[in-house]
Amino acid sequence: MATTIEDVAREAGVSIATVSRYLNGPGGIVAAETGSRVQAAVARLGYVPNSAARSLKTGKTGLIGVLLANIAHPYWSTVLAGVEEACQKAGYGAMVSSAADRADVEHSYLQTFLKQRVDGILLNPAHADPTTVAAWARLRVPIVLIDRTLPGLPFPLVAMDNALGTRLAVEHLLALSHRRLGFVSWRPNGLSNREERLAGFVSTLEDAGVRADPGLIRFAADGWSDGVAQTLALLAQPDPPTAIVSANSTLNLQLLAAIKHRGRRVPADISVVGYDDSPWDPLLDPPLTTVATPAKALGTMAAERLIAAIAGHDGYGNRELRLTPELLIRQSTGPVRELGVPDELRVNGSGNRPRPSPPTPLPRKGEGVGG
Amino acid sequence: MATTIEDVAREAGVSIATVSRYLNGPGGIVAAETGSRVQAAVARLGYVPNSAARSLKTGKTGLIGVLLANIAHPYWSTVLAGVEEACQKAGYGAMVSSAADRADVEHSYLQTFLKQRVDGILLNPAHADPTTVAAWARLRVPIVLIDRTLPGLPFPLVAMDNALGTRLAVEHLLALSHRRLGFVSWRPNGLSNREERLAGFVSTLEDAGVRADPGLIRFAADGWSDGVAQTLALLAQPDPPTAIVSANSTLNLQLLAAIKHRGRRVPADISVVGYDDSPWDPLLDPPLTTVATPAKALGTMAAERLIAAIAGHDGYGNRELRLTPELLIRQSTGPVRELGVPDELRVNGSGNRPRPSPPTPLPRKGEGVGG
DNA sequence: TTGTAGGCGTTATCAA
DNA sequence: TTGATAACGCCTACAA
Repeated sequence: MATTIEDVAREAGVSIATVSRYLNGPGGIVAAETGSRVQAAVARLGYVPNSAARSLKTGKTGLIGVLLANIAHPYWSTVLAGVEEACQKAGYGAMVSSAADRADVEHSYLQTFLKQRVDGILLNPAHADPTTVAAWARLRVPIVLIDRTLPGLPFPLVAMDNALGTRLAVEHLLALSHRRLGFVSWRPNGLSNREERLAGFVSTLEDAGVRADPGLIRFAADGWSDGVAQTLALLAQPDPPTAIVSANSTLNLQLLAAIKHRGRRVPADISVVGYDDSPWDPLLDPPLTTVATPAKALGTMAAERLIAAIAGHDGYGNRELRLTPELLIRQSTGPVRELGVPDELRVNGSGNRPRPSPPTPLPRKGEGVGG
Repeated sequence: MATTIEDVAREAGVSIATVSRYLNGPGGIVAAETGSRVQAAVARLGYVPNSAARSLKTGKTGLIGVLLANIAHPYWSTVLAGVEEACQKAGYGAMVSSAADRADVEHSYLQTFLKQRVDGILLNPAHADPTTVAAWARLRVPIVLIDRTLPGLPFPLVAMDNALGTRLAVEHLLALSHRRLGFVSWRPNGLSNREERLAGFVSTLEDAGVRADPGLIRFAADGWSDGVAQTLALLAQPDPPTAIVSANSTLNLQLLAAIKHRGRRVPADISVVGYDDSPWDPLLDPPLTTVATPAKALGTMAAERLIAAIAGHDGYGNRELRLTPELLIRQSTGPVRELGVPDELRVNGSGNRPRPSPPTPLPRKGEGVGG
C-alpha cells in the first residue's frame, strides 16, 4: 500500500491534521519549523495524497471528462492539445473518451464519467438521437459543448463561427468572378457545425444574388473515400462548377484527388477552397487556399470555460462562444477563366497544354510535433 | 449531493449491504425478489456508485493514465482510438495527457496520475533525460511503454517493428535497382523508434552490399517545415539519390513538397517511400507507396497488455511485443532510370517533357471518421 | 439470505 | 499553532 498521511505524520512527529493543513492550507497557517519537518517527511517517504479519499471528503475530483464523437480524426489531436494545456494550467486532469460515433458507446462513457464523479464534462455530441439528448439534458454536472451542438441541448457552446467560414470561402471565390460554386460537405445529420457551414455557403451566394444550384451541393459519407466519389459526380455534371468549397479537412484531400483524377488542374481549370488549415495544407499541390480554424484555441477556450463554470465563475450563462476563422489565400484559387465551357471544347486550345508549373513555395513554419 | 447507496437502501427497504451485494456480487447472491426491488430503486433514483468511495475501499480506481510525448500529431488519434476501444471493453477509463515534448509537463502529469491512483500507466516517453528515466524506473505502478522506449526503462514495450519497416522500404527500392537511397528522418534523440528506423535503413543497405552514404541521410527537426529544407538539401547534392525513404508520416508530405519544388517528378525522376500510411496517403499525388503501421492495433494491444498486467495476468514479463508493418506499393516508386545523371543533362531530352499524368486511382475504403 | 459495523485516507470542526 | 475526531460513500467480514 502507498504511504498515507498517517505515515507522514508519524515520520514528522506531528498529527495528521497538521500535515493536511500544511499541504492544503494557505502558507503560514502552520509554524515554519513544523512545516519544514512535514516537508522533509513527505519528501523522504515520497508521499502522494490519495485523491479518492480527498474527493470523498470534498466532493471534488479535479477531473473533467472529455467525450468526443470520434477521436480518430487529426483535427481532434489539435483540439485536445489545447484542452490539455488549459487543464494542466488549472490543475485538472482530463479523462478523454471517444464514442466512435456510436450512441451506445457514448452512453457507456457517460456512465464512466458519472461514476468517477468528474467535476464537469466537455461534450462533442455524436448523435441527434432524441433519447440521448434527453438524457444529457437531465444531467446535473456542468457541461460545455465543444465544436457543435444539437437542438435541445441546454448547455453553453464553444465552437467555430462556421457560417462565417464558408462565407469567407464563397466571398473569396465570388471576388474571383466565380459564379458556379460547388460545395462538398458531410451529411448534415442535424449536427450544428455541418448545418451552419452549409447555411453559410448558401446564404452568401444568395446575398450576392447568385443562385445556389442544389445540384452543385454534394454530401459525402464520413471517411476518406466517399468525398472522392461525390466530387467526381460534381465534375461529371453537364455544367460543372468552376470552383469548389470543401467543408472539412478530411474532404480537402479528397477533392484534390478527384479533380486530378479527372485530369483537371487546380487552379487553372477549377479553384478549390479547403477547410480547417491542417498543418499539411501548405504542403499540398497546389498549396491549399483554406479557411483556417483555431482548433487549439477551441480546446483551450472550451476547457477554460468549463473550469470557470465548475468554479461558479462563468458569467456567460448558456451563451455561445464563437471562434473566428480566417481565410488563408494560397495557390489553389484563381480567377475564373470562362464560364461553363470545358477546356476540351475551346477553339484556342492553349489552355489544355501543360505548362511547367512554378516552383512550389516553401511552407510557413509549423508548430513542433513529436512522434 | 448525489444519491448514495443509503438512499437506495431506504427506497428499496433493505440494508446498504444488500444493495452493495446486488450491485457487485455475482448474480444469485441476493434473492430474486429483493434484487428487483433494489434494481427498481436504483433506476428510480438514478443512482450511480461513487467510485472514489469504492476505490478508497478496494484500492482500485478503474483508471489508467496515458501519457503521450505529444498528442498533437495525427498518428496518435488513431492509436488513442485503439486504446479507447480496449479500455471500454475492459471497463477502464483512460486519463489522456500530452507532455507537449517537455520534461517538466511530463513530470507534472505523472504526479497527477499518482494522485489519482491510476491502476496503470501507458507511457510514450518524451525525453531521454536521465533524471526523468530514473524517476520512472522507481515507480511501483504497472507501466507499459507504447511505441518507443529509452535505455534504462525497465518496462514492457509494445511497439512497431521499426527496423523491419525501413528494411521493407529499402528492399523494395533495391529491387527496383535503386542504389543511391536517401533517408529523411527525425533527429534520433535516443528514442528507440527513431534509432531503429535509422538502423533498419543502414543495415539493409549494408546487407545488400550497398554503401550507405552518410551524406544521403538527413535529420529534420520535429514539425512541418524542416523536412522540406532537409529534402531540398538532399536533392541539391552533386550526386543526389534516385529514391528517398521517409521516416514518418509528418515527413511524407514534406518530401513530396520539396521534390515538387525542385521540379522533379515522382516516380519518374525520383522514387519516394513514405511511412505510416496515414488515411490520406492514397490520396496524394502520386498515391504514396508506404510502410503501413498498425497504429490502432498498437493502442489496443498496449492497453490490453497493461490491463492484463494490472490484473496480474501478464505472462510476458518485460518482453517486447512488436507489431509488423507492411509495405503498400502504390505509385510513388518505380524503377531507377539512370544513375546519377540529372534529367537536364541527358542528350535525349524526352524525359524532361511533361506528359499528361495517368488518372489517379481511387483510394481504398477508409475507416469512418466523424467531424 | 440479510443486516450491523468497522475502516479505507482525507478534510474540517472543535477544543486545547 | 496544534491535536483529536467525526464524517465522506462504499465494501466486506461477521452475526443473525
